[in-house]
Amino acid sequence: MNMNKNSGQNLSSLLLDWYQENKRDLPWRRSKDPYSIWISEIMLQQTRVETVIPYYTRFLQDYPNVRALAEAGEEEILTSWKGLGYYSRARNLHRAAQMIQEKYQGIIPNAYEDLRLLPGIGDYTAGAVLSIAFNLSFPAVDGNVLRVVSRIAGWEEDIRDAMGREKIGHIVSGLIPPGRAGEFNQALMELGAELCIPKNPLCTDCPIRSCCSAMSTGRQSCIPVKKQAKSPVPLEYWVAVLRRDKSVLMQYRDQTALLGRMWGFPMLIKMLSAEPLNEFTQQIGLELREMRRLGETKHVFTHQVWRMEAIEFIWEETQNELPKGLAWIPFDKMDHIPIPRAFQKIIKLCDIGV
DNA sequence: TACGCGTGGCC
DNA sequence: TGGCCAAGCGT
Repeated sequence: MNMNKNSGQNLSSLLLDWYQENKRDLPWRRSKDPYSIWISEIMLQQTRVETVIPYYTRFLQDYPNVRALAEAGEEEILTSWKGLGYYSRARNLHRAAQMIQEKYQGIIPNAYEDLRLLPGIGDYTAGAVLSIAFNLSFPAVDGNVLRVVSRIAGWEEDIRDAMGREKIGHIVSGLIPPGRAGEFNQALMELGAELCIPKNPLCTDCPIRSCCSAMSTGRQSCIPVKKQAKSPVPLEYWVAVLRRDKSVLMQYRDQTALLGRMWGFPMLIKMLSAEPLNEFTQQIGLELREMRRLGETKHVFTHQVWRMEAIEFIWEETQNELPKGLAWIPFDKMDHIPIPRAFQKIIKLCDIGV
């Protein structure tokens, strides 16, 4: 990048001034507590600010410090996390809290190497916690920063590869004003979130447009360069709905499955199985007699699209015990177990519990 | 390195 | 509508 020291200082102070005037009032910005900052950074991974806010507020009430989180049960934490997605984040948070409790007496470490050893903390999150919570001079290169800095620098290589990230991180390191790492990193991210957005960036309002290579060459729409994402694989499922009194039959999903170790409904992939009644009878271990179509719903993941056709089964009592992983869940307990959004859609579609 | 991993909003 | 995108990490 062609940027001398003066222009770098100019850029940094222009950006910091803009940030002071325009930063959003977000819950985690009202705290300097490293625990709160850490929780917010994990929740914000690949997740929009507006989505995170209610989860963040509730989570900090339920688990106000490292000890509370470390001592909680995983299922309870997942229940608090349900609907937010990327559930390994919640499990990693739990494990990391236990490690911090044991190894550091509940105090969040402020060394890069120590943070990086905690599950769920990668290069970005370590930099974010160190700079925002401890004001240490580390870069925090997220998607916003990749976009902002690649535009400033006119960087037209793929930003996803390690080379690109390293280059951007190096540029950011050189721009951090002494003693203001937290503000500066947040200012870069805020600019990326509010003005230097992916499509149709608001360059006329940008405080650092005079330093921007993409602006000067009119190539804002070409930068950053990204490989095209693969489109999700479509999958079609039957979903079994069985009711008994004020409860419904649910399935604790296998560890290795998508949405593993959370609760869903028995499912069969359509593919070649033409007889859901027979196949569900085997899977569920109850005598199924009739089926009634309840409706269809769709759920989109990053890499899969599920089309789910819900079928209600009329069934008969047998002596058989339910197969492992299946359980009758009372309607009033459904709020207290981790049920991901895909299956909440089934509950809503079928008016289960109403 | 490339892929698996959730969800919701936007156009 | 469907594809794109969002404060990434683990493997």
